[in-house]
Amino acid sequence: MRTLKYAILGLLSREDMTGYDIAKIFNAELANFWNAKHSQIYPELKRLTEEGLVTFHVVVAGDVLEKKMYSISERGRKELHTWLIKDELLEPTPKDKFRLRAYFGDQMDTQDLCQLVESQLRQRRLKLEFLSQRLSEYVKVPKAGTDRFGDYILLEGAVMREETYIAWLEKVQGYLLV
Amino acid sequence: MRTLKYAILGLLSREDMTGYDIAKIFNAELANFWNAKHSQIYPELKRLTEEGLVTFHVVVAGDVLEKKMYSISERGRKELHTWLIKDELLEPTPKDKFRLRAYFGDQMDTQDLCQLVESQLRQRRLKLEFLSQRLSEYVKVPKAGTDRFGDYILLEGAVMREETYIAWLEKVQGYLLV
DNA sequence: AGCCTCATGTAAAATGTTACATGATTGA
DNA sequence: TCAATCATGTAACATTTTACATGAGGCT
Repeated sequence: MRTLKYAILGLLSREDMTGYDIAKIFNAELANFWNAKHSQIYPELKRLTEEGLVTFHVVVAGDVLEKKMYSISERGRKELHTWLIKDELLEPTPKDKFRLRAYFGDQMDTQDLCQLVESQLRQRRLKLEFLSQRLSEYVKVPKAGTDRFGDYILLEGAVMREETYIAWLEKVQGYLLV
Repeated sequence: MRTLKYAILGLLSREDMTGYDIAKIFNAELANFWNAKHSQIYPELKRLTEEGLVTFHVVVAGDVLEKKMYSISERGRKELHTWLIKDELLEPTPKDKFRLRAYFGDQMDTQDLCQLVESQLRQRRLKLEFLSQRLSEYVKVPKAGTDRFGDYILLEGAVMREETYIAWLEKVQGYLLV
């Protein structure tokens, strides 16, 4: 499957960057639907280079520090495209530890469960606030076919998802309080 | 973290069952928030037995076929409870291949992206129909503190999540059609 | 007889996380 | 000078998936 491969190729299709840059993006915008640690990214970049899907040239920053600036190759762009348009069956629903806990809620006191729900709500409301803030920075929906459009719809999706998770938690809270 | 361990202990806290039964549940109810293949479940059951958290006795079905019927031990129940009430920080957002593809949508023709969205919609509407059907079988919300309550709220959460995913896809579709 | 489901396992490979390791650059 | 960030990598471990392997039971 090698999805990380395509995630990296996709980022490099937008602009040249270093492994460090890629790692940063995985912990920022992309964090809403993909992520990877640098310990996974550097070996993958090496492999992509060997496969001729990306190239790099060394840039010297300051006096000594060498960075590898990666670019996607024509072949890389082609492989990315092939993957992008490939229609796939729905993935299994992702795992969710909190839902798992909630499922076994009858094994704890209602009070304990209430506290867990309360804690989730606090955390998720913060996250939603942050995402909403970012979304509100767009004055209008970017034109389809631009990379800004991708940014926008994914952010919108993340906001909607978070709102729904919160709505569900509130509903559960309601059942517990009665 | 060994979440699989607690998923299994949780199931066994409800009733005794075999590894095969556990695997079936991971592909049914639990599939909305957890899953595992039998190749992961059998070794984990072995380990839990060694750790004294579960026990089993052999049941003979038919003439020869031996099944291992597992039960949770007192210690297992205690460990499960400790894990259940442990409050944790939000996990990183789960990965989503379709969202990743959509994020790089500017690398394909709008038509291709439209088709992917259309395909997702078809699949997710089917899934939602199935989940809604199951939810509608509950005439009322089960009482908190029962295992039926866990079943119910998780199913409700799954329906809400699916509805939101579909609403997002329709929104994206709307942007693309303009 | 043949097919599907029940039932249990192991092996190998892929993927992902945590820890180890090192050193430069930038700004306060 | 000190701390945070930039920058790149490897090693060990944990988790997960896919494939291999076997055989019984139930039904038509």
